[in-house]
Amino acid sequence: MRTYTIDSKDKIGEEIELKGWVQSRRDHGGLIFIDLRDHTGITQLVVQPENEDSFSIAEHIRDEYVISVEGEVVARSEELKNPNIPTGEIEVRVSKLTLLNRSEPLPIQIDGNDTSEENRLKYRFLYLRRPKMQSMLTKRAAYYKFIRDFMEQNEFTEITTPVLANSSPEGARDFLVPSRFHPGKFYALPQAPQQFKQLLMVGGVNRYYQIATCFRDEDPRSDRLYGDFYQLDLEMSFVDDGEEVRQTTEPLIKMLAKDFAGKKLLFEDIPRINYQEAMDRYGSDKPDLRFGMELIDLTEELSETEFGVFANSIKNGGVVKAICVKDGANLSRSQIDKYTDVAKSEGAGGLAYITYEDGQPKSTIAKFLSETELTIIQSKLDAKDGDIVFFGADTRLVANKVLGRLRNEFADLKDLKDPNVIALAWIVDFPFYEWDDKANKVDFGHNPFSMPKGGAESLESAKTDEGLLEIKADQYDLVMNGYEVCSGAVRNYNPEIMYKAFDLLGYNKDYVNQKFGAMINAFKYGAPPHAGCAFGLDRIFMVLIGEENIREVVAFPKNGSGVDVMMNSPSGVDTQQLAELNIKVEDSTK
RNA sequence: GGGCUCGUGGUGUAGAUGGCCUAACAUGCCUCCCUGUCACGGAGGAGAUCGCCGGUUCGAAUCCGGUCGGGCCCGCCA
Repeated sequence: MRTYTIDSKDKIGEEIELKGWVQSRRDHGGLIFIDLRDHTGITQLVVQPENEDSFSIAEHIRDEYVISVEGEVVARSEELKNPNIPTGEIEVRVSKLTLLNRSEPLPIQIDGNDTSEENRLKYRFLYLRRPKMQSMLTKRAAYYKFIRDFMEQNEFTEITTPVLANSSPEGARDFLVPSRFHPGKFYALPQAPQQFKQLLMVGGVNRYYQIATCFRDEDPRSDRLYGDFYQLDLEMSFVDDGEEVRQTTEPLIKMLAKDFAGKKLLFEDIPRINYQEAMDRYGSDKPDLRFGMELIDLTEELSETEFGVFANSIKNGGVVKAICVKDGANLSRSQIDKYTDVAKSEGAGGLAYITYEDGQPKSTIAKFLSETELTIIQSKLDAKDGDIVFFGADTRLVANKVLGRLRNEFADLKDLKDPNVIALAWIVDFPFYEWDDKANKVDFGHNPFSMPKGGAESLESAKTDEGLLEIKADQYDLVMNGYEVCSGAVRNYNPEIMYKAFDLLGYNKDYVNQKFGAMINAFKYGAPPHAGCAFGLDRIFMVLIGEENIREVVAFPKNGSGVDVMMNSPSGVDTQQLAELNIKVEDSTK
């Protein structure tokens, strides 16, 4: 007999039972209306004074009380219909009203003013009552089902891997779990099931997947959760080319964008962009391709320039690059100052620009540039009246970074990011090694498990640091509207190449054996070639439903300091517990 | 670890050039009235020493220093 509000439209004349929360009560003295909310929506209840028992209860009901009602679904007459809610054509004439539970006045509003994120987290159980959050939770369940269906259809086998695992030497900080059996030793919660899934390949599993909880103890961002988050982790055996992984998985992501989220794909055929090209054209390895505004290299054209800032940069082996912001000439002085600060925060010395008005370039730097140079700048950037061109003159790395960041800022300013469009791109050919500025040496670019392109030969033929930096990894990221949503690689399954890759950085066999013993050991016994990737499920879901804060797509997230302000974790523990674990802390109350 | 920014009744905001602030508005809350509202309406009422500590001043929500907490970003992280 129990019904949900949305269904009740079709039940005119029927006796139904509804249970839910009181969204609001409108007491007209001799007639009381109650908006009842459940997980499906709102229904108006009418309580009449003739029904004395129910009426006296209704008189004392307050917002967010939990009630149960029985009554008849009646059609509202024309002038009483409410077009603003789905159930506005009916109401329920209450025959029996039961109070199930009371509620104190709420610290946050369900249907009204938004509140600080602190309160949204502290009173998460109330925030979740909001229709937006209810919808988020059910959509998320449908999202998981969609993904599982796809994976099963593509003959992937779901296998769970341990949560109590080993500390991994590369990557993020681990969460450690002390061992009671082995004093002084620790498990670590996995940052990803990376090693386990590779061992599954050695174990003869053909295609593995898992919706895996991953743990990382790193500072969060608005697109990065603290602590635990979810990945669609997968791996395929007998695959030695990343293209096979990309082609197997991209139908899923396209279907999620189109069929699940109802968005438009900017490219039906997902482009492959190599890493260096992405950096040069967009100043980012995760470019948002919903808009153009590409970085234009003017180094060659300005090689003879008299303008000191540009000339210096070029002389020192750097570049001069620029972006053109359409209709940006009307930027105010203070806006430009703001963007100059942004540029400086990315390492730029300043931010030169030229505006175009009445067919003329206008700029404080124009007098340093020759007529020819001004002409070629305007034509290469395709700058028209009303546009503004910003310059980055620095090392290639810094100029790309600065202009890449500005490209994003200006796209926000000019509203160029269409929320109904999904732009996907695979970024490929990441460098196998990268220059580590701090350590002043070459180090692994990403994880050391990737296969260098060209295998052992490419490692052996590289004689210098420069040579090493030329080596590409068969590694790939999927980028979605400027967010990195997937990362994968063809794995290095050959112990000799693994040792060699570490050897070139000065790590000996013992080091590798110690850090990756289980994997290296397993690889000795007939490891098949394999490749895979992992999709960041929270982040993809966030983009698909149009959220910009990843905490809004998770039921119980932690705050920016890694604290669960609702449950009050992390928290101190009994000295008894600590003693069992052989742990001493200086002051557990701190 | 660093930069920026915010902190005012339960909630959301205003007040920021120091005095008119005995802190305003909306919403929520309490009491009463009201038989067609749906952001119901009407009358009345309670509720904040302006995050905390210190300083400047005749006088501080407002200025200064510190501190605590939140958010965004960099570092970090895939």
